[in-house]
Amino acid sequence: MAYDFVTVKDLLAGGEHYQDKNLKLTGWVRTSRTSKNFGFIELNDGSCFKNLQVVFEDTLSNFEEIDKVSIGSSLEIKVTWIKSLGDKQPFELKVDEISINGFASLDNPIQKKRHSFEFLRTISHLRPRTNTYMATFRVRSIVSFAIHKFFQERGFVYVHTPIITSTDAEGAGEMFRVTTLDMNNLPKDGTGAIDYSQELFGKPSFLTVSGQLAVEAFCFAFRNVYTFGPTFRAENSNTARHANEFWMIEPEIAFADLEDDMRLAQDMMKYILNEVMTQAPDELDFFNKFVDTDLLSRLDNAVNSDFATITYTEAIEYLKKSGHQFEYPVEWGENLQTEHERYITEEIFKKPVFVIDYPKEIKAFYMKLNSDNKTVRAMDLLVPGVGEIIGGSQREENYEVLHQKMLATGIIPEDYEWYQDIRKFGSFPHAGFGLGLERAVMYLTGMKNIRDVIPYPRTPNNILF
RNA sequence: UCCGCGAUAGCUCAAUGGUGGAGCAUUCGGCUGUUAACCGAAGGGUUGCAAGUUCGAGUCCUGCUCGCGGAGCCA
Repeated sequence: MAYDFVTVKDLLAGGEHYQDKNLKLTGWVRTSRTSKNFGFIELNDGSCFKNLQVVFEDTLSNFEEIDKVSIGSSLEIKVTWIKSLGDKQPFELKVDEISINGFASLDNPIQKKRHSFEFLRTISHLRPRTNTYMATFRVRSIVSFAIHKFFQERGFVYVHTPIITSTDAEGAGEMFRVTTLDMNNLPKDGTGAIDYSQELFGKPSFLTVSGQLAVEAFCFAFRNVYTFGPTFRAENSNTARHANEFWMIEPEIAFADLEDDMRLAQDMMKYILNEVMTQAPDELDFFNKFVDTDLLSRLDNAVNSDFATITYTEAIEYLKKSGHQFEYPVEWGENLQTEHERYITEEIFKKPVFVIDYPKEIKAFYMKLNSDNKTVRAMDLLVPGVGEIIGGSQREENYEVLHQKMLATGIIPEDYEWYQDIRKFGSFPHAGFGLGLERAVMYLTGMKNIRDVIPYPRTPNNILF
């Protein structure tokens, strides 16, 4: 008899279209329960979050074998779709044949019990088979594609900025060094210093900490552009929201100011929220039930309200007036501490908040100076549960002002000649921001640790796989 | 990197300085509709590593390793 292959996703969506059809399913055992003469297997085939339960009886020729099937085993199941006699579910599958493709060893660490995220991190190669991680990584995929869709629909050009760069200290953090030299036998010059001319590139090179500067040059040609790629920071950060390898999205828009930049950021956030809510409702329900019971109401609230905007100066006033006792003092000119940011977005506004116009001393050299000469056109988007998710600014488009700011902040202008150069040939107002993909996924899922939203996370002391 | 907490069975956790236990998982048996199934039994341990104090250390001291939470750096 011929059996047509069908996915669990299609089967669940297909309804009576499949009535009386002979169907073949393939997938993995999530859990099984058996009695003397029959048993249940919950099969997940990767096509969707939901499992499909099949009932098998001792009429199967290999009932003894299936009765003992282990969690994780891969199966091929031939069934006939029949309309359900009861009213609990619309259909039942009459199992004609089950064959085991690969029997999972009994020491499989994934068992039908709750495991801690800490433990599952030690088995990154197995954890995608669990509900939480299957949901997380499907959301990650949907978010990634939604971001491309958002920008492509608006005519943005996707630019692949380099992963290996020669500019040290792009201003965004410690860098990993890329080298072809023999670390046990480093070539030295006459003075005893390392002879970098013997590097493959003829000089020191590093992994990128941001594609922003490189993509700005393309903004000068294509108007609206974006990068979407891996980013590397060598900081010894030990927090739930920092990783040494992560993915970042950096749009750059032409003839635009900070207000345009914030509008773009808000539109993008709402767009990906909508995409995930429509494409992954089962996953979001799961997160709302088991990971973060406020998730759905928080996401609904974000989609249906305008994000708030306050200046840094106003934020300081809000915090001072709040009467809340902070561990770190609130003072104009100081960086907002994490506790301050969380208080603003979680307690005062209870929704995403843009904080803009920061003191120039605490922000990067390329940000446009305000007319007050004290603050710059910077914006951070703070969201409940995660904190800073986006950092952006209007860029300093004036060649001379940019050059002076580099000198004032200790950046060597010669190292960035090409970056200043683009201002010489037809400069104009432009702006952009960086969105941390993992932080977006954390916000959308309620997952609290960045190590749980990257397939194989790289953090200090952790590069297991 | 700093502060705090922790590391005991495959997993999640108990154990007053005095014979290391439970639940889940695994194995075996029972059970005709379960859905983290249920009931009964069995197996399972160099208590993270090293060195101390003590008649005696999972427990106390010191060092180290790793993990978690918070902070800084930021996305």
